Amino acid sequence: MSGPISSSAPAAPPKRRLFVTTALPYANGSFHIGHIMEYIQADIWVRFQRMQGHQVHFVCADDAHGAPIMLKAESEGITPKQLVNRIAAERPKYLEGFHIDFDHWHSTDSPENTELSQDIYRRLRDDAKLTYSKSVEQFYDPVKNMFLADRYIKGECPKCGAKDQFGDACEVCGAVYAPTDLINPYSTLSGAKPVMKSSDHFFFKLSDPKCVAFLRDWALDGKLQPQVANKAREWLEGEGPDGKKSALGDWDISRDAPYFGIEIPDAPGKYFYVWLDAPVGYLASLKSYFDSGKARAKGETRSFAEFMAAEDTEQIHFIGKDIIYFHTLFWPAMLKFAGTPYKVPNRVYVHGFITVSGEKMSKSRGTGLDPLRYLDAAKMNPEWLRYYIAAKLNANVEDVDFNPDDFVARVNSDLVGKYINIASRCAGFVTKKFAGKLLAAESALLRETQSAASAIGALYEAREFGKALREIMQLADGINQFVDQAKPWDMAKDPAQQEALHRICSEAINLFRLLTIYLKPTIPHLAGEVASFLNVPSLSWADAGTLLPAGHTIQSYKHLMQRVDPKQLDTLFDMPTTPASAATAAPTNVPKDEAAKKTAQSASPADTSGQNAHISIDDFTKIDLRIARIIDAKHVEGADKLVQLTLDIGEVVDGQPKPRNVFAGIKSAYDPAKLIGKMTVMVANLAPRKMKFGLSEGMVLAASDTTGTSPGLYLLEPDEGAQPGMRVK
RNA sequence: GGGCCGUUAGCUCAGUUGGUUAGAGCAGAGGACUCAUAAUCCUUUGGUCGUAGGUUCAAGUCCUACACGGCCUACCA
Repeated sequence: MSGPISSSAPAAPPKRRLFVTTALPYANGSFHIGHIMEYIQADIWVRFQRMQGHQVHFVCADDAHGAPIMLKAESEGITPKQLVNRIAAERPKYLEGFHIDFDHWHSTDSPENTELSQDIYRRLRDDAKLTYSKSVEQFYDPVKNMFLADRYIKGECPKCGAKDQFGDACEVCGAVYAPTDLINPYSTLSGAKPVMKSSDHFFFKLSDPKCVAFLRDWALDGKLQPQVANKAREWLEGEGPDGKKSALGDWDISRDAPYFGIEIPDAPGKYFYVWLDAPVGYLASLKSYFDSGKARAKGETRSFAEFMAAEDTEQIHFIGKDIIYFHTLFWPAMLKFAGTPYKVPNRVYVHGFITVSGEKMSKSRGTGLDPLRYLDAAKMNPEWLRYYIAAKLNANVEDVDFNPDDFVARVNSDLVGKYINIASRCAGFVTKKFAGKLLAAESALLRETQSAASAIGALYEAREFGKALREIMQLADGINQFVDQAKPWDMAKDPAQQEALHRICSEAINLFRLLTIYLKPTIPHLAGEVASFLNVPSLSWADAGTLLPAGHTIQSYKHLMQRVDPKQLDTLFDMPTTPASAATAAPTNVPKDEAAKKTAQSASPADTSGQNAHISIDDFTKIDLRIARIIDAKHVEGADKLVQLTLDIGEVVDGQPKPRNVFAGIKSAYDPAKLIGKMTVMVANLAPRKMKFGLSEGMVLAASDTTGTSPGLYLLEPDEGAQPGMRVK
C-alpha cells in the first residue's frame, strides 16, 4: 500500500499549451557557453512543465541570414548555405551532450521561414499599412559592389586624427560622430574608399501611434521582468536630456543585394534585414515541426495554424539581455499587426550573460569555457553544469559567473555529498539485509518533504532555480540529519532492531525518491538512473504525492554520480590556453557577429594607434613570454603569409615533451628551412586560435614597421645561452 | 554623452511594504561518528552591508553625489 497521499493536492489544473523557444543562435560559429546556459535554463523550465503534465512544444533554429554569414562564407570560398549547414551539423553534439531536449531544430533559411516572413510583411504592408519606403544615403563599397553597414567602415577620427576608428566613436579621444564624418574612410571588406550612394529602403512604421499605443499596453502591463519593463519604458516613454520626447524611430527592414536573406515581395533586389526574418524563425521552426509530423508523433492533434490560433496557446521566448529591443518592440508589433493567426508573445524571459571567473566572455575570441572541451577533453558530467548553472539562476536579468572553485564545491558538496549520499548510505542495508524490499514508510519528515512539492514547483515555475535548489538541499540536509540520528549502522549490529533498521532505510529511500523528483528538471539523466535504481517508471511531479508501496523492490545500488576532480577543471581551462594568431597573420576582416559590433579587436597586436596609455606592471606580467626553440618550420599548403612553426618551450605533458604549434605570418621574410634550430620569443598564454589551417597555440614576436614605409620583418632572438621555457620579463 | 542593472562574511548568494544584537550554503577552526566515494552530524571563527553625505525616533532597505563592474543607446535597431 502506498503511503499518505498529500491531501492538499488539488484537482489537476487545466493542461497548459506551451510554445517555448530559445533565441536563435547566429550560424556563423559554434555554440559557446552563453548559448548553453540559455538552453539549460529553458530546458529546465520546459522539463518542469512537462513533469506537470503540460504540453510543451520546444523549438529553436539557426539564424542563417545576414551580411556577416555571407561574407564569412565568401572568405572561406563556400556558399552561405554550405557554411550554415556545416555549423548546423555540429549542433546535435552540444544539445545531446547537455541533455537539452528540443522538439525540433530548424533554420531561418527555409521555405517555411520565407513563406511566413513574406506573409507577415504583406499583412503589415497591405492590411496594417505600417510599411513605407524612402531613399537612404549610405556608404557603398565600389569594389565589393555592396552597401556597407557602419561596422564595415573605418577611417581617421575627425577630431584627433587617430587611424582605424569605427564610424561611430573614436576609441582614442572619445569623440562621437557619424560614419560620414570620418576622414579617409575605407571599407574594411575591400580597403576601398566608400562612396555615398542612395537606395530605396523599406521601413516598418514603429512610430505609428497605434503601434506605440499597443506596445505600451503590451510591454508595460506587468508581463515583463521589472528590469526589462524599465528598459522598454525608457524606449517607449523616454525623454531626452532636453525634455525632448525620444519617440520610437521607424525600423529599416530592407537590405540591398547582394545579401543572404529572404527577398521582399514585389521589390526585386531587396531583402529583409536579418532581424526581420530571424524571430519569424521561431514560427518557421514550429511550422516545420508540425508539418513534418513530428508534433503529431508527440501527441499533438492540431495543425500549425490551429495551434497558433488557439486561445490558450502560450508563446514564450527565452532570450539574453542583449536582444531585448527586438523582442519587446519589433517582434510583438510585427505579430500584433500581422493579425490572426499570429499572436503576440505571452512572455519574454530575459537572462543575463555568463562570465567565467568574473571575466566577460567574448564571442569572437573564445571564452575559456568551451562546451565541447567540457564534455570531451575534460570528460565532465553535463549535469554538473546544469546543476551549477541552475543553482545560480534567478528570474532577474543578472549575469551569472562560472567560478571553478565554486563549481567544484557546489557540485561535490550539494549533489554528491548531500543528495546522492542519502541513497548511497542506506541502499546497502536494504539490499544486503532485506533483499531489496522496502517497508511501508510514514513519518512527519516524509509528509513535510512531500508537501514541499508545491513551493519548489512554484520556484521552478518562476525560474527561481537557485532558490528551488536551495530548498531541495535544505531538505537533503534534514534527511542526512535524520539518518544520523537514527544511526542505522548501530541498528544493523543489533538483531533486535532489524525491523527498525528496515523502516529507517525504507523511509530514507522514499525521501531520496522525493528529492529526485524535485531535482529531475535540473538533472534529468541522473533522475532516469535513479528511477532504474528505484525500479520505478519515469517520475512526474505528481508522484511526489505518493510513496513507494510496501514490498517494493529496489535494485542494488551502484554509485550514481562521481565527484568533480579539480584536475578536470585544469584540463578545461589551463591546457593550451592560447589563441594566437601569429604576428600579422590573423585575418581580421571577418565580421564577428551581427549583434556584437566591435567586441574584440582592441587587444590585437596590430593596434597601430601608438597612443596607448600606460599599462601597469600587472598588465605586463599577465603576458607569459617564453624562450622557444624552433624545432620545425614548414610551408603551409595554400597559405600566403603563414609559416607553421613547432616550438619547444620546455613544456612536458605526461613525461613527453609538448611542443607548441604556431602559425606565424612571416613567410614573406623567412624561409622555413632556415628557421629550424633558431631560438625566439613567444607569447605562451594567448588563447589558442582556430585558424583555417589548424590550431595556433601562441604567437612569436617579430618587429616590423607598421606604417609600411620600410619593409621587412624581424624575428626576435634571445642572447646566447637562453634555454627553451625561460620566462622573459 | 544619455540611461539601465549590480556592488552584503574568503567564495556563491538570501535579506519581505525602512524597525530589536544582518542570515544561509561552501571554505576555515574544534569535536563526534563510521552506514556512505574523507561522505555525514554537532559546535564555532568571520561582515563599519562599495564610498561620502542626507531624510527619519529608526536605513543593507528611501534620497543625492561619487567609485567600481556590466549592459543598452547616441537620431539605421
